[in-house]
Amino acid sequence: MMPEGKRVGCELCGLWRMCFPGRLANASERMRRGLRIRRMRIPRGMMLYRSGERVESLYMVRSGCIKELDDTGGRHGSVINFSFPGEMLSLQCLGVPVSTTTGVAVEPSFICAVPLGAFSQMCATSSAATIELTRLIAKAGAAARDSLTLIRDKEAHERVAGFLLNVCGRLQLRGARGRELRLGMNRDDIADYLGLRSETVSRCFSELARRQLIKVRAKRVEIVQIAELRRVFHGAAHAERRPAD
Amino acid sequence: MMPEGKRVGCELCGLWRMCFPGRLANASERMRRGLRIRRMRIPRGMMLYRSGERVESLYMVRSGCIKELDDTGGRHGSVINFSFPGEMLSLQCLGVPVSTTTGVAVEPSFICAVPLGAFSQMCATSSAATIELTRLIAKAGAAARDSLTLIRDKEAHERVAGFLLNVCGRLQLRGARGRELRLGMNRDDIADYLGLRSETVSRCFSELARRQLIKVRAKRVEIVQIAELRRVFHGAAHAERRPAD
DNA sequence: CGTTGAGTTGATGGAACTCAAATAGCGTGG
DNA sequence: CCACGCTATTTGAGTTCCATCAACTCAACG
Repeated sequence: MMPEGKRVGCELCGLWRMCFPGRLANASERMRRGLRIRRMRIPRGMMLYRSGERVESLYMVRSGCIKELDDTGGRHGSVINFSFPGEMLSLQCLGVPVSTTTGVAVEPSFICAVPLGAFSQMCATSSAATIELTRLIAKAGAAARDSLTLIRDKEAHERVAGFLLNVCGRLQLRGARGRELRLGMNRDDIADYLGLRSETVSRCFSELARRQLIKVRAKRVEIVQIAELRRVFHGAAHAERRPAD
Repeated sequence: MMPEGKRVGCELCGLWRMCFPGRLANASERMRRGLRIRRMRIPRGMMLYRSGERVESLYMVRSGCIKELDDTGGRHGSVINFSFPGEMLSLQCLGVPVSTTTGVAVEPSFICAVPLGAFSQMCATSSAATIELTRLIAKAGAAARDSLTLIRDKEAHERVAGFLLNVCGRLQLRGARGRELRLGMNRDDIADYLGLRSETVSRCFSELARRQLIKVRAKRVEIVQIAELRRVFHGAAHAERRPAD
């Protein structure tokens, strides 16, 4: 299986506007500062970075999908987050010497790696970089809060609906065309992330499909009635069918 | 009801070493920079700041307890975090113009408020301040991850045990003497935070007390066998009593 | 065509929620 | 100081939701 995206230069990359260094300086300026961005191909299952190891780079996903694992977990879940194209990983590593999470590709992916040293140097000289960084960290914090409330306060159907809406929204931020999602991860990873079991995720998918809100074909999920899906997410009863609203 | 702490100057404050500005500059230097710290008395139930409003200050708890509420919640939980003496709130507000959470005192509290403007000015001139800030934000991120896994991957008994251990650890970081916790918040707030119902929290307390791991008297909880409590937290079976191990 | 692994579906039990009642704290006022 | 009333907390009984275990389907692949 090949990843969706192709290896292109940053200037041609559809993520250009989203790409962190791209917002700060153009290619020639980056060169001048010695900010060498590495592009890497990550096969499925490969670790991008490991918990306990020193993190020497910030990573950005160009294509594919990376899952962030928490290694403290015992019997249950360990997936903290999924990162989709245009999103960053390992932001939390800025404050601590070693990573507390592990990054693993759930499908073949292409990654940009920015050396942390050159990066923080850039932040030291450019206040714009610092501001941008702060903004990104704040956004990551807000996302973490969202996933906390999604998992803590919602029941299984709502979590699955929320997950689909979340992924859909994030992909559309990067100009994904339609309502059809390619979920790179398998059911176990989704269940892990949502604090459920894969059987439950599967049942929720089937139920939503039965109600015609989505169409499911393996890893491809099409959102048919996004408004109704949002109602499920916000706690509408399971089989509620009102005559006219 | 009066809060535990007394209003003292920062220099006499037991939190001096923990207090963020305290780590950066002494009192006279703060004055020179115009970094005027306000001290406020917050009665129980009062909002320190509101979701949707512009945040003009960073807050630190000197005594009492502040809960951070998420207003998006529907029927269920909204408590994102509790802040105990020596801890900061509203860190996430640095990147965004308006707060997305509401801070409410769960008991009468004393607060230090640092004006955000002067604060960021200080960060702009002092790289030590920026580093310290980054460290604090990273710590907040780690704490958020911990509470996510606590709530998602553990069952009720383990969550309650983890909560007690977490609070105990945080209070002891600030030199709390014994194993006796004064929980300022009520059972509903704890349940809300842990993604449970107050009845379940109560049952877990009772069960842990029955097993002699803790003693419960209303809002006072004494940790009797912290090692055993840690085992519960890490997933030891409920009534597991091994003959010899 | 058999194998393999992911995904789906069914049956059952357990953990936590819900509703309801009893009890304990705590402040107030006699 | 004690009785009172209010609220927070605890306890009990029944129900629901999801996990668990197991069987089955389906597609990919040699």
